[in-house]
Amino acid sequence: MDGVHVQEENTGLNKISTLSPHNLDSIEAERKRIIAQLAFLDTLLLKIKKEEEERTSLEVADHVSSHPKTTRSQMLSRHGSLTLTNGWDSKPDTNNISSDLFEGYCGRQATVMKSNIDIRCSELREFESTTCASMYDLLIRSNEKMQIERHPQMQPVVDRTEVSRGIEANISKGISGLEKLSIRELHEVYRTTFGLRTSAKDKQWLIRRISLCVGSSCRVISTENEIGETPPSSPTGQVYDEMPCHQLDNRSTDAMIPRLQSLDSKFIGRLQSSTEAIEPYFACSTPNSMPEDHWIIEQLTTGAEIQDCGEHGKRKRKPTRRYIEEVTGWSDSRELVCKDDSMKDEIENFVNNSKMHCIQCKCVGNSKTKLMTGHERQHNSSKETRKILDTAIYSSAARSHNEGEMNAHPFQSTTLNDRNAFLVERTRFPKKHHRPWSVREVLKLLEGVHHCGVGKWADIKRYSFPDSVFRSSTDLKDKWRNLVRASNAHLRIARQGERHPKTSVSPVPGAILTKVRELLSKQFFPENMVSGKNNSGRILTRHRS
DNA sequence: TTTAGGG
DNA sequence: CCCTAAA
Repeated sequence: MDGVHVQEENTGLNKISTLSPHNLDSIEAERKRIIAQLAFLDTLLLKIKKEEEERTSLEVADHVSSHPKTTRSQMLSRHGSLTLTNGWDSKPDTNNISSDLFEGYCGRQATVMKSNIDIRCSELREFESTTCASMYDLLIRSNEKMQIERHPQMQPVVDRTEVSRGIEANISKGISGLEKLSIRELHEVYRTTFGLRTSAKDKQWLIRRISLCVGSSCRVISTENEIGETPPSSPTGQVYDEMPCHQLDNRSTDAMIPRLQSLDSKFIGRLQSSTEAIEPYFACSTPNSMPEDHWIIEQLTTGAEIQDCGEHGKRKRKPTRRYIEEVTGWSDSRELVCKDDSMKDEIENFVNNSKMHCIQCKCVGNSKTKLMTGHERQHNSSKETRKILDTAIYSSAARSHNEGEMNAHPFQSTTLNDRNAFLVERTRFPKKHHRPWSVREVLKLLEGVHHCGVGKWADIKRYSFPDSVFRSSTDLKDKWRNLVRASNAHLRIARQGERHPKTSVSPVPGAILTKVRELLSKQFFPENMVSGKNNSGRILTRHRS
């Protein structure tokens, strides 16, 4: 509460009303932050209750853990609730992929889950007793003493009846509470706070973002968003839709799910049986004491990435500049001003040669304004980008008008009212956020390759990732290349009996690598495919050999 | 427009 | 993931 001196006596309320606007601002900011954290705490408390229920029900289930009637959806929902994952807990039943694989391990899963729940419950209780109480208390005081209206959209989240714990308030205590959380739990906090999922692995970054409760840079859209996820909601059912960036990708992509279900059983069967064939390798490459198949399920249910996992399946990658760029927005920009049409060539030269993208421009010829924002960039294919790059000119009159605010509103539209002066501004797009591939996605990719053939990336994109903003055909190609590399490395390891020191341990499930090799065999290449007719248009089927 | 391959 | 030559 720096800069704000709230008196603890009962005169505090009067003092507040005399504070300067600046102080009120900081109070307001503080208040918002606390409310956001409260939202998380609400969720957490709910989860604790839920998990205790799960636990008691699992005690029964444990005795009949191998009972065939334990359905996969039950297991999924239990699993989802206990791990605080960014996974599919909201829609477990629509994901029928690898269901065979799943059924076999329900028993073991139940045992593991039970112990996990025990651990999780005690962690949460501890968190609740320390951090929660202090933050609730702080909220009471900030609300009651300052008498500032709550943010309307947040209101349903803050249940005053829940706010009943009276412990000395201390913000820093709250932050240190965040420090204690795992990355996964921080993801949950992030999701609750901003209404967005994130895959960021930088703990400090997450803590900073959450504690500041700043929504200025909310381009963190997790891969999982595309998997038909319902909008994140608070425990009270209130949907967090105040973030403008929600508009980026909130249309339902449920259409994709049926495609996954169409993954033919033969394929799944092979995936399953091939698992055992290369067990020795995975005995050392999968997390300790976790059978590979179990591990796959873990990945499937948590939506975790399969690449760059080190020991114990945790990612070791250190934060990159991308996270920083995400916070700071555009990485850099250049501009060029000219006085008349004669410099048009120079402008175009500038536009075409600087290795940046234009984000705002005015076409002089037809005076058509085209405005591109960071969000549009996610949607736009490179073709549109390039079109814009060709004529990136807009009025400098508008610029001089907005001179001071240029940085504050870099995307503001301008009008062409001075035809004799032009400004060209090129700004590099921020890099895409790193989005690790989930096993689910890899399976979709494999299905696509199986269906369309190796190298038909555009087709595969249309077939397997039709609505995914984040996986372009080039991304698919890149991922496939990595899978092939992993597959080759895997073969070498198997042959030599021990892995090359330089070769990183690939945590990619062996079943997937086996499938990659199968697809690599020439029968899955386009030249060996023959086109067939189908309602859905261009469908390639395999030659029979 | 799409693919392949280097960075 | 980005960038680009080449098809």
